[in-house]
Amino acid sequence: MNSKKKVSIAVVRRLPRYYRYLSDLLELDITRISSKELSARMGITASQIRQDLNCFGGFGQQGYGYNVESLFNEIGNILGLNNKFQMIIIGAGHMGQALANYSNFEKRGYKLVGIFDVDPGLIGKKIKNIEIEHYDKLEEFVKHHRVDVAILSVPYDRTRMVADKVASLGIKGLWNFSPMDLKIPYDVVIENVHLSDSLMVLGYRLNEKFKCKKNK
Amino acid sequence: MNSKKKVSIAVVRRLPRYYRYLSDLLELDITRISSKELSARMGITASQIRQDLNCFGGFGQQGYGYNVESLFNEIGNILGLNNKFQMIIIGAGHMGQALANYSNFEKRGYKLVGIFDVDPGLIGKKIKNIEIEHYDKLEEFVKHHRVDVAILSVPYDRTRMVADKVASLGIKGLWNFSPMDLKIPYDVVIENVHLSDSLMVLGYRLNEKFKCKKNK
DNA sequence: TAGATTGTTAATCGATTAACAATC
DNA sequence: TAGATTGTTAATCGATTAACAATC
Repeated sequence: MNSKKKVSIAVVRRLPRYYRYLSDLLELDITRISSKELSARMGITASQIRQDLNCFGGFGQQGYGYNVESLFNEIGNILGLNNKFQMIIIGAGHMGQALANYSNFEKRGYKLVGIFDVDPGLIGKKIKNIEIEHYDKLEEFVKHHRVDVAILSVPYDRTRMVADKVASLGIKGLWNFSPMDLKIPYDVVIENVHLSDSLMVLGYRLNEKFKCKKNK
Repeated sequence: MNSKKKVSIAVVRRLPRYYRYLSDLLELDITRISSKELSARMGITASQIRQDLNCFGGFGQQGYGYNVESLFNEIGNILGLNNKFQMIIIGAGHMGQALANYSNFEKRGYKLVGIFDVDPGLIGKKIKNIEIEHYDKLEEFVKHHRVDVAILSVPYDRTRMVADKVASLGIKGLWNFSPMDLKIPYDVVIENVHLSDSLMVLGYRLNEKFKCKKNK
């Protein structure tokens, strides 16, 4: 059932993965699937699948398995894809612009409503029909628009300041692309995308797997 | 000591974080730190820090703690930041270009040596002094250059094909930006950056934290 | 030396897996 | 009904935390 006790973050981080596999199954016109079949596809145990899903409800049926479409929808709901979080991007450098052009926000429950930067060369430029505004206008903007989430793609040394500002304006979610762990004295949900961490881990794993030292 | 037994991935994924905090300490001209002090800064237990580090060696000194600079260097070594992995980008769309412009590859042990795409409008364009080449030229390119790692930033429906191609050419590392779990019949290390998964988890956590339902 | 702090072993906690009664 | 497969409890495994002897 629903809110018995807190679902562990490990489980939550697997949800998008289930969602993707179910989406694939839908594409393949597969209407039902057992935890066993799904486990074979995903390379995890059937036990784990059943345990994970049962954190949120009994979506299956004994002797039958799970209806793909309905499970897909359930997980979508759990992930809040039907939400319409209003989102802004702060920092319209290469990464900020790439994210602005990212087309799947809507499908994930987000709507891009503003882009901010400090570079005069960028102000006024339109991406996805949204004009880049000066960072100075952020506070004014937030007064007139609901903003739920901010994407942080500013240079390293501005991150802390911008994050504090954003949080102080009451924005509740931060998608942080800076290689920095934010500590914020407000009640904010922070999701980090530490690209360079990921790259370093890749390096470690490569060295580990192919121990026979490369010539540098 | 070194290769007693396999270090768990959980530990490895914390290494870049240690590395960042040590880098900060260096900036602050702090020369020594105890696991206790570091634990306070990082918000993890001192036990965990000592356990983690001791997977790789005894870097500390009883009664003293750890020398910041030397620990920083040790972790850098473990993460292979002194490697010179040669890397290519496949898919020079918004994300691919943003990554090409990412400046910290060198510091992480990587060197960008090629960019490939299929869009005629992009071929010949230079980013960071590297000319975008047609994807058809990839095979030829790999014959003449060592390529250790490929960044995959191609559209969803091309991912599988490109990944197989890349792996068949003997490229050993994949940094995958597609929202897809790759299964490859070769010996390849894959590090996934599932941005949209991260965004969905952010949505979940926001809903969870601020249960008082938003008006959609 | 006395105090501090590590490296490491032991205890605890949480997450994953196995097992099986319930039931479609 | 018989077979299949869930939901859920119990067992196992691994990761985190605590404790402390070793030692700088």
